Amino acid sequence: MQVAKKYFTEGLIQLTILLSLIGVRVDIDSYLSGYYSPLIEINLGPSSAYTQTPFHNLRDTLGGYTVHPKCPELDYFFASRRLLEEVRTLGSPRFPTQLNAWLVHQVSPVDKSDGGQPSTSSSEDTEPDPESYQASDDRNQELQRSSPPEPCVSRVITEEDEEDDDVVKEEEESAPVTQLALSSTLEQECVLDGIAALSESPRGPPPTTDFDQHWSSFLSMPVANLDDLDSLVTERLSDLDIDSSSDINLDAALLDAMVTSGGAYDGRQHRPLFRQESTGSTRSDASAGMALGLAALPFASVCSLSGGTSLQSAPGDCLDEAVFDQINQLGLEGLENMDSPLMDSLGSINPDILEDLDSDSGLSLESSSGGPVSPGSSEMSSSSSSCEDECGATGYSSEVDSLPFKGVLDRATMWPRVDLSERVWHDHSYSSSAFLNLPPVTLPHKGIKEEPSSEDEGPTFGQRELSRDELRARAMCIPFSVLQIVNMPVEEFLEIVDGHGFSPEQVTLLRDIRRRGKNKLAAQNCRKRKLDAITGLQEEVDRLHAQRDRLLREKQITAKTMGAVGQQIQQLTRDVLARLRDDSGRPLNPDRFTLQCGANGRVVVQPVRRPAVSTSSSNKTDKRKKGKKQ
DNA sequence: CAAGAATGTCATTGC
DNA sequence: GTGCAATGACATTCT
Repeated sequence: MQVAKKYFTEGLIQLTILLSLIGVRVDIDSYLSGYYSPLIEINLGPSSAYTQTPFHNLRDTLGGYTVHPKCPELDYFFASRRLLEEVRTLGSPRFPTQLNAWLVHQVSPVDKSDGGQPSTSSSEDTEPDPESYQASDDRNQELQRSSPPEPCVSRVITEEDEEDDDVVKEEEESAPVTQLALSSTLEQECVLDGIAALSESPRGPPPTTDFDQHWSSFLSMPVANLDDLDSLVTERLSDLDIDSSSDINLDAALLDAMVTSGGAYDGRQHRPLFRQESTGSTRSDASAGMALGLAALPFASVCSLSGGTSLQSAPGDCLDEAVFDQINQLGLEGLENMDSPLMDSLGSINPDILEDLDSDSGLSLESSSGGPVSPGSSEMSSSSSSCEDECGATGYSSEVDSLPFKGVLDRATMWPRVDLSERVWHDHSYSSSAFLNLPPVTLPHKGIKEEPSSEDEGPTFGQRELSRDELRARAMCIPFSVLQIVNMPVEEFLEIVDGHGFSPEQVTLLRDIRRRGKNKLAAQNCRKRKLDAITGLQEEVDRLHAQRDRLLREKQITAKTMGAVGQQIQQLTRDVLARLRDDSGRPLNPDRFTLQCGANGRVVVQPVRRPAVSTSSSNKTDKRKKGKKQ
């Protein structure tokens, strides 16, 4: 077993490092701690979304106990297996994201001395869960017996600040653009220099063979067609032995390609692609497809990674499936324990209380979390002691305490699935990290819950409040938590609603709780998407502004280049014509003649064709006259 | 106490 | 027809 544990631990570390390298957040601790998070922020990127974890999939926890306390190695195995599944569900990595890698290591025997203490290195931000101390002595003993020599889970947080990430991204992104823009500019200036050098040579001494060579190259350009000059300049300059290692258009085209395709080097361009994956939205983004090529690369690497490592987990599929089926069966046993006295107690509910519950208290539901929704911690509360804790020490409102609920508390303790202890605070933040600040399972101190360690740890468990739906559920004696009601699959929900003798009021409440809970998550996702869209659009605006400025600068440089080349051509043309003689032996007038280069390379002196504006107008008038005549 | 942000809830729509 | 995600609109609470 020790070998197996070492194998899985090292495998997890390697996998974590690999995933960290490609920017995937790995939170092993949340898995190893045996909790489940009903609200998982599956991606930390801009389009990350909250998802619900169906409680029937919560496999290795039940009622606060690890499923296989006598085989803790399976925890590691399940953690790695679920981690791989999460990687698969990610689909593709998100690069502009915060990177939190939670590494697991086995504590050396030296650390064993404090093995009994809460050994999370991040204990400063984890407040002790009083309910975790509620575990009975038997349970502690069992855990201690079953646990390997104190495999402590410590967190090694590798945080890569998003700003730093952005800075790096900006550098990577801006560097090629700047370089190219610079090279483009410099090379065009180089062209200008070459032209200037050329312009000096004809004015100098009488024509030489070198001059003729250059001139023949220039003559191949149609003078009248300066629009195509920019495409011909560099080509001809190479013939003129001018140093033009790379031409203007190539750079410009390359720049344009990089700008328009964007995703080739811009990490942000991956986002639309990923957003489509994560949210399923049909948002169309022109750059997404172009970014797909490179986006597929890390994606493929992830796939290959997960695919390769998943082979290791394959042999355990049958095992954990069997265990999970057993868990699912256990989960429904709570309903079997509902008996008629409980149902009879429903009649004793004070209607005033229910009426009060209808007023909007604004209390957040279980997913609100500075106060983590810590369903895991609620699951942690042992079924044998949950009632006293929930109704007494955890500080429920007097309103709830006054409920006739206490009459059925003893009955309630028989329900493993009754979960009424979700942490509900007014934080309204949904940081997934809140779920991680959970105390380790094996905490030896039992009585610590009466003494909150310090006030600066935030709201204590005695100060927590219940959401309206939670209060309603308690008032109606519904043996399910809001989390369970919301997260259970519809088939199971319908089965519970239809087949467990709930009153119509209870059924209505169950449906309302489920609807509200799902809609609340949907609203959170919707708002997050909206903010992401706004952020993405703002970034695109900034990018387009930068692109426009750069293109304007290039345009100015290009115009300057074309003007210089055109002047040079005119000068050369005048020089050539000055050397030619007409039939009478006089120099050709440059204003009346021009040089044309044919396709075969022959240079022909042609009379200048004056703009035939009047001619064309006269043609039109002639046609009109002809038309009238006809 | 007012303003704005954050969040919850309802109604509606489309899949 | 039902379930559900998405979203606008409004209410409530918090800062």
